[in-house]
Amino acid sequence: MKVRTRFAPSPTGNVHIGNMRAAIYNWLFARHMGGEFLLRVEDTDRERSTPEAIQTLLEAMDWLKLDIDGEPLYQSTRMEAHLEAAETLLSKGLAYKEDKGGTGQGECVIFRMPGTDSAYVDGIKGPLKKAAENMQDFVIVRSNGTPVFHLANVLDDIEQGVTHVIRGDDHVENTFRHIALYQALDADVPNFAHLPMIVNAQGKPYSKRDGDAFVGDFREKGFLGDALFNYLALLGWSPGDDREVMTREEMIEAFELARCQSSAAQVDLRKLTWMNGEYMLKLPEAEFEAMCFEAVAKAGIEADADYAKQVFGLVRERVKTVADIVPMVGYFFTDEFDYDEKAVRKKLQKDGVADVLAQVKAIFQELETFDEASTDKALHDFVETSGLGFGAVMAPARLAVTGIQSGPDLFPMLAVLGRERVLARIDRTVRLFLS
RNA sequence: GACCCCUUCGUCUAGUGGCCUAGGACUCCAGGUUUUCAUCCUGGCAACACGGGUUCGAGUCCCGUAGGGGUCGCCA
Repeated sequence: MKVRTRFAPSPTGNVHIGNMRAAIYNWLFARHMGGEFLLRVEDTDRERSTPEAIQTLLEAMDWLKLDIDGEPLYQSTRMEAHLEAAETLLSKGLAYKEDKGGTGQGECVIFRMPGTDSAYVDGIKGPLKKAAENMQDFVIVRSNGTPVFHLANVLDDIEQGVTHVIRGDDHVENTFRHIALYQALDADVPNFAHLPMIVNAQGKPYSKRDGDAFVGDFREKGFLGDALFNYLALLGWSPGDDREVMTREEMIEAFELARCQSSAAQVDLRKLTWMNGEYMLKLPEAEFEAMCFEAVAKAGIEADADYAKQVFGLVRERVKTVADIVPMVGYFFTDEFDYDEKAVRKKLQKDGVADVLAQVKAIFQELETFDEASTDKALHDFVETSGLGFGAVMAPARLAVTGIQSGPDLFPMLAVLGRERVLARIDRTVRLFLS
């Protein structure tokens, strides 16, 4: 039988990172087995399940490149079928009506647990069992006539032909109920596998207050979908060898439920950041440039395309996340950049620096052509003839031109900035701090 | 509280009785390369929760303890 997995989120406007990891594992498993990955939108909560919320969900999946097979099933369209099944259960004596707990809310439909011990083999956690006396009957249709999660979920999984239910740890107790429901419904019981939870930096369950709990947070922080996918895939699973940065194909090929961890995993933003950097480096140049243009435009910077492309090339290897781009290239696009005050005091406001900058300026002015090779040679010659150290020349030059101490290699950067800007910036620096 | 689950470096993990004086990755530290920073290279710090068994031999199997987590809704 063809393997079928599904992702069954309830669209709330935010996609929790733990849910998304479950989606990734379902996708990976389905692809590994040559099966299908389905989407079911559990939108029975009409309050929260707005079109915008559904859009957010779809966008998140798209961003992570989780392609689905077939059309999404919207649970809200299945209410009649759910209720019908409840009637059948009722007529077979497998469920009964009662005003549960005498709450006065009216009669609801309650599923009768079979009264036998239950056991199943979890794809991740191994053999699990539960004694009959620890399982109680449960509500499947509310007194207001709407189906409860358990009923709807199981019925829809049957409808969609789901063979493997891969979901969060928090559902293990439900599994015994669900198995009983499948049996009462005369349906094949699917395989179940339960993923451990993801916890925050304090080792506690991720709550909304932690921040970084939703997929959108990671996107905003400048992470790449592919990097987050890879990171999340490795959070609780490993291929068994030392590979970490892997292509989709490699992950699909290596993925096995049996190799999934059964203990909770903590998100480490530093490792994610490192991995993201690896993915940034692998980006095709055009894609990287497009990303830069977008970031820069969003920051309100107007950039000449040719010049900007050269600038982006300069920072290409240093950018770890999309969010790094703007702070890293800012000074290329304005002559009114700020200075690192501490560096100014330490490297600029010293005896002789004014003279050094004056000479550097003069050298640059006299250069026939102003490019990487010529500036490189000129400054190295100057260092040699003047007897000054490299640092004593390069550091003030860099500060004068960019305002900060770190950045791309000096000479290629000078070439990109161009003689005019470089000279003007040296003048400005001298005017501000050395006169 | 009841039931269930989990426990290897700070973090993610490898490890399925001898190949483990426990390997890799991130982070951190030191050294090297470099005009700076980053990269890169080399090296280093750092873990089998604890206690009992079983066994010639246990991170690996069993029991217990401790700690952590999940579930106990007419939420999903």
